[in-house]
Amino acid sequence: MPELPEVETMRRGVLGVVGATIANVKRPPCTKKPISITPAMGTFRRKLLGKQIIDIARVGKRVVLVLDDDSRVIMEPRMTGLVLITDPPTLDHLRLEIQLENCEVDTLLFWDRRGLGTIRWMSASEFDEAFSRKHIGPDALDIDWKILRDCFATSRRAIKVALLDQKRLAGIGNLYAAEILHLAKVHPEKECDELTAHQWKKMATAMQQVLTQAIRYEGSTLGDGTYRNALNQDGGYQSKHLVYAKAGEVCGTCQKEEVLRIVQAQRSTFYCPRCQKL
DNA sequence: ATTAATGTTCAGAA
DNA sequence: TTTCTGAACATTAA
Repeated sequence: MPELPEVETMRRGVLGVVGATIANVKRPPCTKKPISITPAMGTFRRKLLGKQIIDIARVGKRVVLVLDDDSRVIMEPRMTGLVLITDPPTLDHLRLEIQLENCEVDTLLFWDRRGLGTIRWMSASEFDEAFSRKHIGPDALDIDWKILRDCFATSRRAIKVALLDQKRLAGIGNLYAAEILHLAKVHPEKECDELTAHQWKKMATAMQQVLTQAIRYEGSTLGDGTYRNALNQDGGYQSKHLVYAKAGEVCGTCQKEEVLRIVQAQRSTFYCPRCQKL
């Protein structure tokens, strides 16, 4: 679930570690298969030890620690990862512990139930190359309708599928794609190259509105309760969802038609057939 | 007891 | 070049 609003909430939640010095780095006892940390733990640890954290950034769905030698630690939650500064949901899924000094916060944690998340250290130049426009699109929080159109207008895929392509636009995932399309009244199977300028304008407005509201509510905690903020508290935006995971329920917008679930690119898509016509 | 589904990303194939 | 498929892993529901 961690999509742009959840990852931005994590970022804001750990801003208190800016200024801290890294005193120790270790993998806590964890019965699960270890997550991917690169370079290998010994080197990773040496790269971090003694460095000061001078900023926390976000790149798409990743939290990035900026160190005082301009190198970066990229924490990628993928499906179930969390960046925390308090006690984690379980000890069994605690994947990395970064101990801090000269700071009110004494530990930065990476917790991940499924373990698909990754953590990478990169030099400044490696980071610049890995996250250049060649590999990742502009941030979804920072676009106007023309930029949005230019991200997708050449594609012949369904708009819902294309919205998940981080090379075109960074930050949107399965949940927010559904909510944004609903608010913009665009059918998820509409081909990108068939959207009108009017529809791109509505998409840009809906995207801005959904993402900023979701950040304000600190993200969406779904039924399984996996996502939490940096203090291990639930998000609140799930109560604002209009279509996501609501198949069979009456559409909250038109109050007439039932929300449908279809499968696109092996993922669930939810939409209202009355509000969102092809 | 199997099997399917779950928010994401990437390599490799079509 | 673009797009699709399957795999990485753990847990829950059917």
